[in-house]
Parts: sequence; C-alpha cells; structure tokens
Amino acid sequence: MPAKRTTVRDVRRHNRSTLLSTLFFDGPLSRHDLSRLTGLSAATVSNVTGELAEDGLVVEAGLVDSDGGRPRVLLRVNPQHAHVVGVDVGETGIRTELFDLALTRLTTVDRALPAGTPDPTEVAAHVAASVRAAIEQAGVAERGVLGVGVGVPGTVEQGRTAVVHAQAIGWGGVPLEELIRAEGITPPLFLENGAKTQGQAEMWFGAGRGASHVVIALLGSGVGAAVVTEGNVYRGSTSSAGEWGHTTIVYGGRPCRCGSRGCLEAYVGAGGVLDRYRRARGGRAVPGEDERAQLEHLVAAAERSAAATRVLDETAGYLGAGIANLVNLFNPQRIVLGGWAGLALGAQLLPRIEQATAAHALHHPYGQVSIELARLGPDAVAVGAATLPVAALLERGADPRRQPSSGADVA
Amino acid sequence: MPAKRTTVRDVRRHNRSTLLSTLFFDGPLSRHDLSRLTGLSAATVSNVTGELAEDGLVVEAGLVDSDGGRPRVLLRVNPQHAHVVGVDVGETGIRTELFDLALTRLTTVDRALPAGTPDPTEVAAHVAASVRAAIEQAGVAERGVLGVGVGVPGTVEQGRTAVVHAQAIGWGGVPLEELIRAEGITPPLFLENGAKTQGQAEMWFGAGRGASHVVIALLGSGVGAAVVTEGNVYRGSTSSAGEWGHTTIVYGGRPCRCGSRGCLEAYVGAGGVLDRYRRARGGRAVPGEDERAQLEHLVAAAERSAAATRVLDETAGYLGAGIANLVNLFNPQRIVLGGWAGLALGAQLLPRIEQATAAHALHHPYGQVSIELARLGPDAVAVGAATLPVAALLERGADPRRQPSSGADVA
DNA sequence: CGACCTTGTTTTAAGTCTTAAACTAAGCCC
DNA sequence: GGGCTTAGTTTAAGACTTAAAACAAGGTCG
Repeated sequence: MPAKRTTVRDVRRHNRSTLLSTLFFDGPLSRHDLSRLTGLSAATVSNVTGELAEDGLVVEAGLVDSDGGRPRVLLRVNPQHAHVVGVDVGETGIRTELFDLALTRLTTVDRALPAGTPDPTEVAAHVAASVRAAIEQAGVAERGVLGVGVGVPGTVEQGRTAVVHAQAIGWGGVPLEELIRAEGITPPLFLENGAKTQGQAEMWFGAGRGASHVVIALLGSGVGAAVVTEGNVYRGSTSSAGEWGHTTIVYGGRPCRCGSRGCLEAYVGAGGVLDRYRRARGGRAVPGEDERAQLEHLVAAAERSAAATRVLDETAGYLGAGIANLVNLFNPQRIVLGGWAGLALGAQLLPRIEQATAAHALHHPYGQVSIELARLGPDAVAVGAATLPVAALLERGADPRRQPSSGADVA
Repeated sequence: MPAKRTTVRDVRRHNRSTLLSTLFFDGPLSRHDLSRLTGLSAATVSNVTGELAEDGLVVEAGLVDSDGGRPRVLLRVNPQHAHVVGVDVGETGIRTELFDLALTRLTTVDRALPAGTPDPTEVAAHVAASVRAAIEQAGVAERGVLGVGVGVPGTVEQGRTAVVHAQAIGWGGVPLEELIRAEGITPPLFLENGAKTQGQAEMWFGAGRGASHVVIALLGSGVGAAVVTEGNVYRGSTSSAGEWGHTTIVYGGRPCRCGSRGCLEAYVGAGGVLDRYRRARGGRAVPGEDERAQLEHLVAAAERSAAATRVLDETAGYLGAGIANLVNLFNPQRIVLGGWAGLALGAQLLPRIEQATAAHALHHPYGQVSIELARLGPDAVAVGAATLPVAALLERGADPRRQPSSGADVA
C-alpha cells in the first residue's frame, strides 16, 4: 500500500486543508491569527488564503481594531459557497435537512415510510424525492449542493460504492448508494451509520467539542456507540465497529433480539428496561402508547413506586458496567450519553450511573474520564450526516466539484 | 495542534521514512522495486537511498540478474548500523535482550527480582545493570545502542518522561524512566506496557503480520489485550486502553482482584479457571507446583475427567463471549490469542472458542474476523520492547543520535 | 564480436512550495 | 507631519519531486 504519495504539491493541499479547517472550526480569524494557530508563516497564510478566497471558499468578515496598528481583516468560510444536505433514514420515516456551508439549517422535509420491513428501492426513491424537495424549498440549484450525507440504520460497508447491512430490518448487503444514485441524485453521496453521524454531530457541535477521545453512547430502542479516537470516528476494518449494544454483560442472561443472550441492549435498551419494569409490576402493561411514553412514565413513577425505583437503579447498574467496559477498553476523555432513552434516563440517573461506572472501571482510566449528557438529542442524525460532505471538503482543502483553478488534484 | 507535514522539508523526511520502512519490512529490494512499491519516482528513490546509504542506514545486499538487462542491486537496512535493547520487566524477574537493527537476538541476560512488592528504585537499578551487562556481553559500545525499550506491567503514561501506574504491584505514578536514567543509562529510553510490546512483537513477526486491525488477546495470570488499529497500537487518551481483563462479562458475578465483580479475568485468567476447577473437584487442590503446571494438568485431565471437561467448556464459553465483545466493538480482521494460559488453552479449545465467539458476536463483524494462536509465546515482551526504538527510527527516517548529514531536524 | 535491445540507475532541467526578510499599508499619538 | 505599532504582501533563496534524457551493464543475434 503506497503510503499516500508525497510530492511537494501535497504540502499545499495539506496546508489548504489546515487553514480551511481552522477557519471553519475556530470562527472568523485574521491572517495573523491563522499564522499563530497553524504555525505556518505569514507569507504562506497570505498566499493560501488568497487562493481560497479566489475559489470563493473564504470571504472577509469585517475588521478589528488593533490598538495602535493596522486593523486586522477577519476571514471566515463562506457560508454561501455551497449547501449540504443531511438525511436521517429511520425505521419509520425520513427526515431531510438542507444547510449552508456553516451548517445553519435552512430547510426541513419530513416523510413517513410505510410500516413494516422497508423495501430498499422504495426507500431510495423516498430519499431522492425528499432531497429534491429540500433543495427546491430552499431555492438552491442542485449544482450548488456540495454533497448529500445519509445516515442509515445498520452497518455501512464503504467500498467503491456504499453497501448497507441491517439485520434488524432485513437488509443484507443493500447497495443503497447505487439505488439512490439511480433515482437521479447527482451530488456526491456519503452514506454512514446513523449512530456514527449522530456521534459526529456531537463532536462538532455538542458535548464532544474539543475532545479527541470520546465515546458517544446512544440508548434508544437499540443501543449503540460511536467511538471517536484521535478526533475521528472509528470504523474498524469493515465499518462495523462500535456495536456496544450487543456486547455480553450478563453471560447467559436475558435473550436479545440479535439471537444471543445477556447483551447490554437486552438490559438497558428501551425494550429491555420496560420489559424488566413490566415484570416488576407483576406483568401489568406499562401505561403509554409507545416506548417513549412508557419510559417517561417509568422515570416519573420513580418518586412513588418502589418497583420503578428498583428497575431504574438496576438499569443504572447495568449501564454503569457497560460504560465501564468502554472506559477500560478505549480509555476516552469523555463519555457522552445520548439517544432518546439515554437522555430520558440520564437526566435522572446520571449520578447513579457515574457511581456504577466507578465501581466497575479501573481507577486509572476512570480518573481520566467525564460522563456527560448529549447536547443535541436524537434529531442530530441529519446534521451529523450533513457534516460528512463538509468534512470531505475540509480534508481536501478544495471543492471537489469545480475543476481546479489552482491546487486541486487533476487525475 | 498544527498537523505535521507543512514545509517542503517534511516531504523528504516522510519519503525517507517510507523507503526505510519498506526496506525494513519487505526485505532486500532493488531501487526499482522500491519505486514500484512506494509510488515514488526512480529519481527520488535513487537520491534518497543514496543519502540513507551515506548515513550508513542502508547497505547493498548483492545483485540479481534481470533477464536481458542490467542486474538489480539489492538494498537492505544495515543490521550493523546500530543495536537495540529490549527489557521485559516481569513481576518475578527481568529479562534483557540485545539485538542488531534487523532484530536478530545477540545476547540474553536474566535477572531475578526479590519476591514481594518490588521497589521502583531497586527495579531501575536492576534494569540498568542488566542493560549494561547485555551491552558488555555483546561487545558493543553504549554509543552504538539506538535505544532501550522497556516493557513493564501496568499502565505507562507517556508524558515528557514516562510514568508507570500498576495497581497490582502497588506502583502509583512511578517515574521509572527518570529512575532508570538516574542509574546512568544514556541511550534513549522507551517505556511501554508489556502486553502492548508483546502485541507489537506479534504484529511485526508473529500472527499479526500483514493485518492492520488486530486485537492481541493475552491470557496469563492476568488478562489483557493489545488493540491495533490502522497498524498502530491503540493507547487511548492516557495510554491505558485495552484493559480487556476487567471488562464486566457476568454482571454481579465472581469477585475480581481489581475489586469489582464479574470481570472477564475472574473467569478466564489462570487463577479464575483453576479456582473454578478446584470447586468442580469438590475443593481438592489441583496438582502442580505453580499455576502453569496446574493449568497443564487441567488441560491434560480433560480426556478422562468430566469435571475438567466441563470447566474447559465453560472457559471456552466465557472466553468466546469476551472475544465477541472485542469483535463487536473493534471489528478487527484478526484476533490473536496469546499469553501462556491463552496458548495452553487455545491449543485444545480453539474450535470451541470460535464457536462460542460466533454465538455471541454479530454476524457481520464475525464474518470478517479470523481467530488465531499467537506465534511467539510470552517471551516476546523483550523483542516487542526492542521494536520501540526501531519504530522510532523508521518513523523519523533518520538516526536521531547523529547530527544530520542531511535531512534530519536541527531544532 | 559488435550492433542492438532491455532493464536499472543517475543526472538534468523544470516547476512547486515554504520561508525569512524586506517592504507596503493602515491606523494611533504627539 | 514624523514616529511608532501592528497587519499583510512581495521578493529572493533554498529544498524537493519529477519527467525526460543520459548513462550503465548485461544479454541476443546476425
């Protein structure tokens, strides 16, 4: 594997990327600030930012007086340079959002999916239609869209074209990227597992900001995790890393829908928690029309019901052990607890969860970690998906759509 | 933190590193081969290898006829350019080995440590003495030693100077690097957790060769893992990642020496296995003078004893669940089972372990992984430690000891 | 045995890139 | 206006890679 061919031109690409990323994440900055932050010389900063401005990627953003000297010109990424679309493909519906390049939301389109096992081609058609709807609603040209990120359930195998494996909904090797492409969507597509896009959103805009080793633990009907190592979402050899929900935590324990026993998901997934609560109530159904309402009922009942308290305490225990496993294996700086069930439980239980984690984790790694609640909520899958094309842009340091005025690749 | 490759000189460093690494791992190669393998132009290969040869890092290694053309000159890393030392600091003794740059072992020095909790200063003195002994035995100048790698029990926090945390032997924040330095060892020191150095050894010379996502699972008295992601040993935010032994696998289960309950180590560590066996025998002690002998007795007894068979089957089950957790979380290409207990058990149980892993892991990641036995045995800690200075050399592409004839850093 | 072919390695000339240093720009203060 | 300070640009030099040409060293074959 030839380690990324290194010619003198790659240096320019790399520096474009560094400067563009710094501007994106650390807001408007003067050329001087950029020089200080990146370690590049003032000459290079001037040269490269000039090129970026020529390409329309960067614009000036006002002046700042510097006491007794020439005022600084602030630069920032041009929010109008392009738009991006993020799609959240859930089991019951599709949410599509359109953003400018600064990831300010401009349009939202919701679409329900028919109940039952979704047909891949049908899903692709719905995705394509809602992407077009979002673009039209925003009054943007399709050519102006940098890329479309799609967060999907299940594992996304990143080959020449992305393929989705989702045992739970009966998708085994669905070539979803090709299917969407076949529906006539022209901008670049970026498919990724929804938990990972949600994790990416927390990293960029939520509780993960500033840290480079983070695990975003997501509790909903299912249980998953997005593992961030050295600032990047960890994928493993075939993109299916982070399947925290199906790690064994009670050997030989409760059966899990994956076919195994004792999985974490069977204990702290919404279904598992509610099932345990139902048993604690002597088999009586939990009030509430769906899992979400039922879980809220459980949390609210904790004040007056010993059974509810016990179930929640046990949940904190299991969850703490599960989190401790993450702490021991990944040694992160931060654990972010999210997902609708995670937020509902965490709001009440966080201290007890921390206590249980401390009891199960080794002292040294536990001493390095803080456990926090997610800031964005489960709706963040779409923004997270929209970050994917932006991340690609920042990494290249150039807009892949236009043939290079300057430093981009030609081959 | 400005990412590295920013000036035009870094390109040279990077290419030196690429070429040197390729020569190191893929044996003697002609300049032509190097050009093909690295994607660098023939001109650059010629230029850079010339420089490397001038620095004494690379030497010619014979000719090879090419049918009908100029014969190729083979190049290889010069094994005589420098020597490296690897030290394995165990709980009962220290093994020190000296290698040439091709990591061929030239000398071995063993030293016992007094029983009981080891005193850090004393250990440092023993390390220094045995390093000196190994150097002297080999008849090498201390200046000729590129570096000394030291594999230690516990977590190594890599700061300005390495600090060791090892709960088990009562080391809390021992500045071992400084202590060894104070004993008058002058070459660069590289401290790392012993499990991680052993994992590195398997990656370079054992069952991990060629793969980039591997978990090396080590079973001995303790249980640990070295996690390799994208070719590098994963450390986490403070180097204590990979504490697989203390992940919870039976919530509320057997007490573990770490103070928690239900840790994997309590079930599949040598002590845990033997304890379960003793109970299965109605409390009678297991024959054998130490854990190693007792475990061998257990494995041998499987043919005739139902109790032994049952204990081993259960062990395979627990271990399979533990390995499945690694598979689900890290999605590796390969799991390497090692450590003295791992090898003793794995020789008999591998099929049953695979079966149990399959039962607990998700289909998709399990389909991507193969489970193999380690090839090197537990003695590999020292070689693994010795790879550390070599890895540093390959990464720099230049010998840090000598002031640059050419492309090395000056600051 | 010498012209010609093949393959490997080195030299040459061109082009890209960063940087230090000199230089220009734009404000304040007296 | 002259000095002073800070921001940003231009210039000249040096480091690198590369394609192409040149050179090296063997074989083949008439």
